[in-house]
Amino acid sequence: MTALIAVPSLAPRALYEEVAELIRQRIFSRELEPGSWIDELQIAKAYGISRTPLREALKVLAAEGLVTMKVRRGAYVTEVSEKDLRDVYHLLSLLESDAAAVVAQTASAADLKKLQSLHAELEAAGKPGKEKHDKFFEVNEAFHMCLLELSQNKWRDQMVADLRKVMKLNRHNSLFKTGRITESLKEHQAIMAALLAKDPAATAARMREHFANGLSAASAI
Amino acid sequence: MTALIAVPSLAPRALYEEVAELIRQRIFSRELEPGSWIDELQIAKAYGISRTPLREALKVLAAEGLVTMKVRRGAYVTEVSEKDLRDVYHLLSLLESDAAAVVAQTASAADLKKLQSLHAELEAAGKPGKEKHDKFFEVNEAFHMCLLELSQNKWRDQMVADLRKVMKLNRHNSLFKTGRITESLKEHQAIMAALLAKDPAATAARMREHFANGLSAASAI
DNA sequence: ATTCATAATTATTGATGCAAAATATTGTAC
DNA sequence: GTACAATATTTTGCATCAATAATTATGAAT
Repeated sequence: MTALIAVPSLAPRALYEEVAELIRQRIFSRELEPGSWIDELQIAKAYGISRTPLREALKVLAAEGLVTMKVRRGAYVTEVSEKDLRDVYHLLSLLESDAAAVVAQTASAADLKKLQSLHAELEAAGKPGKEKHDKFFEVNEAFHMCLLELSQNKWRDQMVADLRKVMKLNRHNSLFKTGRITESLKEHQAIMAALLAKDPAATAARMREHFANGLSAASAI
Repeated sequence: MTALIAVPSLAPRALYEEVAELIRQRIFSRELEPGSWIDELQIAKAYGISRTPLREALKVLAAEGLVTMKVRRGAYVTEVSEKDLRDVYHLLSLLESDAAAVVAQTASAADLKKLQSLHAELEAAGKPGKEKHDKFFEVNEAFHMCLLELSQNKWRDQMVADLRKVMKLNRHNSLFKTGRITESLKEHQAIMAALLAKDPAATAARMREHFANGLSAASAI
């Protein structure tokens, strides 16, 4: 029974937010399997909290699409089908390629430098010798999120973040397939080149290709 | 003190869902103004319910973007700036034009008939003589939502629905400006024609124009 | 008179308890 | 032996209660 330690951080989050994050991690780590029922009493007891903040956390996760609420049946971890995965990829491709085009048009020299720095980190993490896959995925996500932020549309940020969470539910997620690293790096290089050329159409096209390849890698299981 | 009447419908919703819908309507009708604080005790008392389901409803609305939660300060109706409105329009344009292109490619004869029927309803409701604006807006939303559903991507449906809710927060929303009805009808006719021609690129282009015009109408206040 | 500190009030957040509903199990009847 | 019904158990969902944190007001000191 590990009680939650109250961390008085600078930006204090409510308990339900903390709990939501914990459940999120347990879902991503597949400790809570898709389709499985979420036992409120057990989790509340395990975390040493009451059901009230836990239920609020589950509502938040339901809004994100990570869990689905069934009336009088409780919360279940969302199951994503192959079609769901394709649909989510399609939307991510649409949203992120548009964001990339915006950034290609509007980015300042400092912005581009920041992206280049992240891209350099990604290349370092993706070197054939190294086997730090976690680092690669982490920097990859950071690059995509940086691009998003630079496009200056917080509503899109939120949507992409949610979609990426849903994508992580699927076990056949190409972002977690190590074989894609080399290809992915090449695609990122093309995106970076188009960005530096300040060519919106080309940047969007490269980003779309990036996602199309990611999807076909995920589908070819 | 109007207690909520328990309607035993075929798809019974939880109380927090019912409450969320009621608050939504109160926000859209500007009974609850953007920026204003939501008094939990007062609303709970007014609806004759406890604060627990009300708080769960507020969490759902927060996830939709309609209200923003401030730690230890409670819930506030979200204020959308002019930039927010532009950003949301941009995303709606992106998502719906893509959906329209998909439908232009994949729609069956029955699907097109359904859209045509809604379009006919829209024209009837938008006739210069009639002043049934509510009906026009209602059918307009139904047409857009029908198109969405026909594109067969439930994740996009959810996102568009949420974005449209946020859009309704803004008082300068062109969808509520009567002067746009004639123009809007023309644009819908162009969209319908492109759909019947099964031309994805043209359909997407017409939809983008539709949103661009809607935005400029909203901006010109 | 103004500013800072302390206390009190108000409102949010978390816990506990109770009732209703759904499912599972057991018993009986055919 | 199987099927249906009734009961019991499990679990959700709502309400009430307690505690914590923040803001405001009041008082004292400079």
